[in-house]
Amino acid sequence: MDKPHLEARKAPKQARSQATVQAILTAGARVLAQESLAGFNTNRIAEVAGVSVGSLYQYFPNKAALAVALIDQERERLAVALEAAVASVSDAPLLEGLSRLARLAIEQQFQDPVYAAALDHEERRLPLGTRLASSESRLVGAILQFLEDHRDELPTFPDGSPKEVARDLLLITRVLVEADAHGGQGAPPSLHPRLVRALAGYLLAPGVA
Amino acid sequence: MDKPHLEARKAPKQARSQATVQAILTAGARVLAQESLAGFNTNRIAEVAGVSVGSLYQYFPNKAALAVALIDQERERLAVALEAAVASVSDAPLLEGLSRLARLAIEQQFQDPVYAAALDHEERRLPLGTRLASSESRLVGAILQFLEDHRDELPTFPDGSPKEVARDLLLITRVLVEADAHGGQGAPPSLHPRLVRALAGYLLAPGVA
DNA sequence: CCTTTACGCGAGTAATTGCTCACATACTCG
DNA sequence: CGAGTATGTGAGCAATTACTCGCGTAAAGG
Repeated sequence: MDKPHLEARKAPKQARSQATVQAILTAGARVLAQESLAGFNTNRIAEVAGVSVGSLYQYFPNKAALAVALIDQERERLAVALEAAVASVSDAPLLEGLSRLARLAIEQQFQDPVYAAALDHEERRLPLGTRLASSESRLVGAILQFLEDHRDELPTFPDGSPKEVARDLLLITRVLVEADAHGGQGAPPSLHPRLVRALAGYLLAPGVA
Repeated sequence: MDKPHLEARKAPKQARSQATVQAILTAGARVLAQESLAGFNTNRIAEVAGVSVGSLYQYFPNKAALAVALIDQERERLAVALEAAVASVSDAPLLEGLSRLARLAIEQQFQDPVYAAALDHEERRLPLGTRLASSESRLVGAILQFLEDHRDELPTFPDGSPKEVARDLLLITRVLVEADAHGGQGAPPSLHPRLVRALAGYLLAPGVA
């Protein structure tokens, strides 16, 4: 029953070592973005970061911990952006709000599709259990806030708790965007309307209550 | 520019060798179902199949080809089931049809969640390009047939071709079901209504046209 | 200074694993 | 039977890769 520690091993105290940690994280992101999971091994990452593997293992107990750190970092970025977007559309009508949130999701994913896909892939593979509950639930929380802000335009949900609904919206957004990002270069023009349709449809579904 | 061959290397001619191939496929499925991708290596699979690695490589040029064979087999099963289900609801009202298709999807995934998830995972990872277009497009085809059968209950789609719509429906079904399968043991009662809501909502979305 | 602690190094280890190859055995058919 | 072909074997090679450890160097601070 040995659980692998996913936390950082040691906190860097001097400025020098903080730079090292940062270099490692940046290198990890660079490698993932350019070679996806193919080049994602600790030796390579250390090389790209310009440090030795030993240094890497001084701050990350294992490879998984580094992956988790990258995932956390990215989820953080996303959560901040989403929370801001939700706040900015709190007074807009529901449909316009959804449209803008959809736009945001598409932009985020297409900004670096390979990196985003690789992180998603790792996230599924890792023994995260409740680990990323924090970052994921922050995203869910933002969506819940959005639903709250537009409660007057929404029917009550007979099936599924609000939390389930919020999670469903996130999942739907992720697949649809990721599927289109996987193939071509840019986002096809039909993506945004299809996504809005999926989200709005789920929320406003007629005759299914 | 070396492309890895994913096709079978050699067709078994005698009954004996056909049994070997079958044993390998079965073993692959068993291993994936029980240990997920952790135990999915050719040595282990050969051992479970009761044959030598050499025999395995006589019929599969590489590990990826074996994975593709398993994926194809499973997609085939799914396509057959889906086509039958679509045919059986061709005269039912749209909502009831969707409800039954959703039920089918849930049953299929929960029949062996680990196996299904592992295959999905591999499918994303492999350099499939147009490879699984055949099995995937057969699923898309079945959905298109369903849409055709219920055209009178559907609005026209301004955004996205019917093929895109069909693919979206498949993707949405996959994530929602898989997300709930990943965690607990059985399907939560809220899954089916949520899934129907998502699908029906997408198809009938009001005010987004 | 000099001791102590933090930081960094990178060759090397151990484990895993995809895959080959030289050889053995079974089957087919004239 | 016997020659040719199909099938089966499994030790072991080669490559990859997560991770350690003994030993340096830089900073801290007394």
